[in-house]
Amino acid sequence: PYPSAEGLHVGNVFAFVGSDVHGRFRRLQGWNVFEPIGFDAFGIHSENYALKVNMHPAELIPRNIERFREQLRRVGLMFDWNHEVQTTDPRYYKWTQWIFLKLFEAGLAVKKKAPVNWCPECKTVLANEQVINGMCERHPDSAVEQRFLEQWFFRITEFAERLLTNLETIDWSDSTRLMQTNWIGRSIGADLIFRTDDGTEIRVFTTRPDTIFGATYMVLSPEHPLVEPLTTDEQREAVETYRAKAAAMDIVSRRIGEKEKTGAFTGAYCRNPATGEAIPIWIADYVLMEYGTGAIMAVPGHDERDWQFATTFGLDIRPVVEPDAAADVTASEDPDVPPLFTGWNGTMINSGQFDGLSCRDAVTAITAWLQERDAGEPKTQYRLHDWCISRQRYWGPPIPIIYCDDCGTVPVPEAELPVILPPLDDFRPDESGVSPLARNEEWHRVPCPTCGRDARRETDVSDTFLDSAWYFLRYPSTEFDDRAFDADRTRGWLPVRSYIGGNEHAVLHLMYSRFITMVLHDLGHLEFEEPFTQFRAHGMIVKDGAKMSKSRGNVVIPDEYIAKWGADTFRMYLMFLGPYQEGGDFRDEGISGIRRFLDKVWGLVNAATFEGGEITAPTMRKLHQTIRGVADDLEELRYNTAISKLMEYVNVLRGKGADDAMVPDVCRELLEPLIVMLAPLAPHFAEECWERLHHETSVFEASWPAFDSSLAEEDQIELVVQVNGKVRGRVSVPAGIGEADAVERAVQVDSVRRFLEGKTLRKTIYVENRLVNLVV
RNA sequence: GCCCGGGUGGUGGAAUGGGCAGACACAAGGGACUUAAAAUCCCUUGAGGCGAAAGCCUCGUGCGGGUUCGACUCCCGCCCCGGGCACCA
Repeated sequence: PYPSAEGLHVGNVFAFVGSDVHGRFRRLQGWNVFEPIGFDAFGIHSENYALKVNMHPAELIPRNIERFREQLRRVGLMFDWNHEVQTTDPRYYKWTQWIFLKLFEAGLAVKKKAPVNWCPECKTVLANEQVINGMCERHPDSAVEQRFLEQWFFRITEFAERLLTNLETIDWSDSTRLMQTNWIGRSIGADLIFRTDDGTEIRVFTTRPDTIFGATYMVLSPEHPLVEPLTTDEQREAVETYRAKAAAMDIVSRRIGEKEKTGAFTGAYCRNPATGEAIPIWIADYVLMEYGTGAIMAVPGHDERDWQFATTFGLDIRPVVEPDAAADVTASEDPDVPPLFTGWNGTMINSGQFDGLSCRDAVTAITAWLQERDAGEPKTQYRLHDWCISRQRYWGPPIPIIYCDDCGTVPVPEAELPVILPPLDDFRPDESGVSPLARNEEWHRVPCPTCGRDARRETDVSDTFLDSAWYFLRYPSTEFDDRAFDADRTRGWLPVRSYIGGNEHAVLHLMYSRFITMVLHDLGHLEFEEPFTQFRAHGMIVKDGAKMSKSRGNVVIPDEYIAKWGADTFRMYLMFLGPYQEGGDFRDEGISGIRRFLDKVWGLVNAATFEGGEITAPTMRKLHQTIRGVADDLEELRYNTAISKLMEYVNVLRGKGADDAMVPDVCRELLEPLIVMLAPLAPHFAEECWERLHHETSVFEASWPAFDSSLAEEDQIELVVQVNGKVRGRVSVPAGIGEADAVERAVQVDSVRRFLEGKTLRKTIYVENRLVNLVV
């Protein structure tokens, strides 16, 4: 966790407890479980808070961490505190910097001038993943601006295809995989080349090469490098005006504002490679420089945006696909404007020799035809962008790079790591876009590691997400200072067998971690390339239907509940609220039910008999059904139903709702399995009960109760008897009875016979051990 | 706009390779214990109707259709809530 000043809230506890229950359950099943913990306190959040309270983050954070430790201990989590990690510790961030160097050596960390997201509140750049609706994720009222800055990027896009296809090989929640799939955003299509008469080539990316005969104009992004040379003198003024307007516009209004189409004609033309026609070249801000080639072929008959643009500016619209179903077509209010069809189910028209082909077939045929004529090739495009890791802030690990006028960009030698973040009294960021570290001259100026002449350090620090993109690799190896992670330890404990987290990390932490792991694998440092074999997304705990947040004032603090009800009651209650993987609304109405349940168990334990005690078959059956059901549920993180099964079992032991065959006999043999099954959920309580049952070692030294299927199976089944699908009676029969016998018994049931009188039995349906349906 | 997830009693939620809807809890009501209250224990509790009673019938899983002997579950068309993406060519 990030150790915030507010401490843990209920959502954090919910997440940790769910993970802890699973870990404890696996331990009882005989697994060797390592449940580590650490604190990731670098980053803008800590720094901004420190600025607000006018303290140094280095003083603030130990206090916050101490409070977190205290809270986590109170919850009773099975953490191995001997392997605690702090990303702000130079012993840790030395290796964060080492990972940067590895990427740099591999050519995967590159510095480039690029349009970046600049948050005027944070006064630093943000990764694309940190921009929400054009706003900073930390400052929902602060529109992100576009700035052109020299930044360090990790070339995650090189791994797009692997990050995508590997998703099929790992056992992750579908929701998380889907979010990653969408974020990577693979589009299959073609790069096509359009040429002007004087030989300038303009490349476009399209997913619909089949529609090229309908490309009646072209659009370049306003920032496209060819805009300048292509623009004619007559159009120059209009183009410059438009470009200036687009550049001044903040990202919000450009990206998510009104979708009204604007643009300017460059005066230039290029040839459609399929038809040979000259088509006009426009610029418009609906074409983004960051995606594809920054230029598109516009097919207004079959693309909504092109259609709107063509309609606005009176450009030709030429249909080249005849839709199979008229219903998929959008008509214009203007009868002279041809309708829009963007679907795939259609037949090619107005497309020369390709007329009559289906769209899908035409994609292949036309791409191949254009490729022969040197006018394009198949291409797969991704929406994923390179990961910008530079932050112009103070509170992060310095990027281990030195700039020398003679030697250029020089990595800090490994032996000199870590590059310690120097103390700085005034670490407030300013408008300049330069990190506050530049103000520390003594630190900033260093001799070049290669030639020894005066040189300067990189003053940017790295994104906090780099800290957390490898922390799981560090946990087993915390005592080694001469290596990031020890080979033997890593082989023994990694990849992570079970990772439980929130979907807010789906495209941030979880994507970055996979990327870093892949890189370290490729460079020979790791034997595996996926960090988390199994990932499960837990749900979110909300309050009164809304996300908990300080501004809403609906944050629930766990401490008071733990003080009032005890950690175990609170743990169990959180797990009982609803399906763990869906989350739910936090209310405290039901918590007394958990407390009552534990009190009942306590009563049973204290009344336990240690000698003799006859166990009836139905009670034994309930026990074994519970053992199987609870194990299945805990394995799948269905904590709410696991608890309800334990409650049912306790109700049986207490004789509640029991028939005569289930005489409660609270002997030790019936209680011990219960206590073991309860232990993952209520560890302190189970420990105490275990001792009362005359055990001298921890309940966690015990093992999960053995399940015996022969004891769990019913020998007598109650069959439901339906007439025409309505329940009309039930009959007790031996388990596994055949259809003929079952029907014979069913028709004799009094309550059923009434519905059969005077009717002919037309058909019977038999579902073994469940029901008979008589159709009359 | 596109892609996911969801909509079940007064409440949280069970039950989906189609097969007894409402498990388990909470809340509420009634009763026992108590001088009293708390705690605890027992009973009732989806809606409507028939019956003196045991009991029986009808309706009921967001809305409207459909498939089926049988639909919370599958199909088609909508509505609402939550999340993700968002001019991605």
